[in-house]
Formats: sequence, structure tokens, C-alpha cells
Amino acid sequence: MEEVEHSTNNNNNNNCRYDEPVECPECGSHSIVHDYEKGELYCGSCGLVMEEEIVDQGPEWRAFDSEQTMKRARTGAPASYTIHDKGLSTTIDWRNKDTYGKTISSGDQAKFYRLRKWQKRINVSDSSERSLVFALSEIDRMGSALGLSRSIREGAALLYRQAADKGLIRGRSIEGLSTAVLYATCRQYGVPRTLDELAGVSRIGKKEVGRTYRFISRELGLKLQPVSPVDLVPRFCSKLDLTGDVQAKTIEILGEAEEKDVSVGKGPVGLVAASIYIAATLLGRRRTQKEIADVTGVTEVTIRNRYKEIAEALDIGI
DNA sequence: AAGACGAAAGTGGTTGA
DNA sequence: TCAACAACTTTCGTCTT
Repeated sequence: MEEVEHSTNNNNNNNCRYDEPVECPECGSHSIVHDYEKGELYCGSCGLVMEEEIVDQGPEWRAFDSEQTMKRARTGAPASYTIHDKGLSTTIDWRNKDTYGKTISSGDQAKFYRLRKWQKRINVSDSSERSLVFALSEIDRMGSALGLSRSIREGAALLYRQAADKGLIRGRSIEGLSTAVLYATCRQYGVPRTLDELAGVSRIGKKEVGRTYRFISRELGLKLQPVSPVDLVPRFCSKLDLTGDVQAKTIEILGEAEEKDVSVGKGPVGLVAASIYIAATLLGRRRTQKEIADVTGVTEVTIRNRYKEIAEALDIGI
């Protein structure tokens, strides 16, 4: 385990990748929306997604001169659920220097060695603490691999703690629990990722993620709505290089399909995939079933079945 | 030749007796 | 606990563009 060093890292927090205001290349509107919750950057006017999986970096405040910077900067790292002791414990630096930067005498060095040793034992004392450390780092790793916002990773860490407090870890892999809580948190925040995507950044399979997710969802009494197909549209569309008009059409189709009761009991991903296929075809931006299948993670067969059902119900001839 | 189509058999999960 | 069931996948042969 590495020692956690606290530093006030305020010097290069202002390297934001997106200088605002940005103009929408599609409709020229200036109403660009930074949705850090969904990790997306899109046009509020026409819906064009310009970036997804943007990383929320830097402080939440803005400063216009150095005086404000000094005023607004707060000392120390924020208390965080993604660090096992919430970032609040003290660590003893590994450098053999005192507070004045002078090297500590060789006699004292042995003393400090013992101090460090005990310090670590106190911080990461028992096995549950140690597994928590591992789980939280895994959540953070997977979260950033999927481009999820800080708040979602924090939420997942909190959920993991709740699971740990209830003793739900026993007999289950840490990796599985970590992946499952991350999946659950994404859904809570309305930015669903598919099981495939989670399994892709995890060391365990889709099956196990699903199983563990159902388990913790039941045990912790999470009441999660089924994934809404609409939440998946922007991400899939932008991966397919489809712009706002196709997204809007897709959402329209999904809405009508819902009304006509063709979507009951069907998997949301298949519905989205088929709706995108129809919308893109109608608007002359045709994508092959295979392209859509690759992005969405369902098979071409499923796309075909859904799109036939939807097209029939909505009287759409292609 | 690539894409779309559809039949058939298999998988994993839910439900209800 | 087990069988029926729906959704989805895999595979493969055929048709269409």
C-alpha cells in the first residue's frame, strides 16, 4: 500500500479542456451544455453531442484573479469516500527530513521507521480495511476508464461502504462487488452503462456482474427503475457519428413505440438499437445493422426483430 | 461481395406450481 | 425444486442491393 500524501495542488487546476463559450457546429447555437453527471457535452438547442466521457477536473469554483484564487482555494484535499479513510488520516512522510527540511540523524531514523510501521498498521489495520482500500481503488479505476464523473465514483464508493457494513462481502469477490456497485450507481444517476461495458473494464464477466448487482440491489433495498432506453440514445448516437436530428428522431420513435406497447418486456438496449437504425435510415444517414450491433452490444438479429415490430406498430415503411 | 433476412437451436434468468 | 417461458444469442443458409 502506498502512503497517501496530502498536498494542496492548486497550481495547475485551471487547464480546462473546454474553453467556453463553444459554438455548436451544427446549428451555431451558443447554448452548450456541460453535463458532468452524464459525462457528456452537448448542444442545448439541437442536441448534438460534441464530447462524451468528459472528465470533471479542477475545482468547482472559478476565479478571475489571483486574489480570488487565494480566497477560494481551500486547504487540503476534499474528504472523499474513494479513499478508504476518507482522506482524513495522518501519514508520516517517507523522507527522512524534519519540518525544516533537515535530514534526521541516523539514530532518529530508526525511530521514525518504527513509527511509520505502526502508523500503517493502525491505518490499514484489519483485512476488511485492506479489502476496502482495494475495492475503492478498483471503483476509481473502472470509473475513470468509463469516463464517469467524480460524483458517480463517490456514490459508488459510498454504496460499497454500505454493502461492507452490512457484511455482504463475505464469500463474494471484491472485484465483483466493486463492479456491481458502480453499475448500480450509474443507473441511480440516470447514466446507465450496459453490463457489457462494465464487464469490459472489470476483471469479471457480465454474468457475475449481473448476479452480484441483483444481490446487492435486493440486500440494500435499492429501488431502481428499469433502464430507460432514452438515456442510452446520446451516447450510442455519438459513437455512431449520428447528430442531433437522428437522436431526436430516435427518441420520438422510442416514445411512440412505448405508446403502442411494443416495448413492454423488451430489453432497452435492443429497443434503442432498433430505433436508431430506423431513425438513421429515415433521415438518410443509414448505418448497417452490424455497425449498430457493434456499438450497442446486441446482435443484428435482435435489431431486426425489434425494428420489424416497431416498424409494423408505427406504420413505418423503410 | 456485403448487407439484410429468417429459421432453428441454445443460453441464462424469471415465474409459478 | 422443477418445468415452462420469454428474451436474447449463435449459427447458418438464402435473398437483395
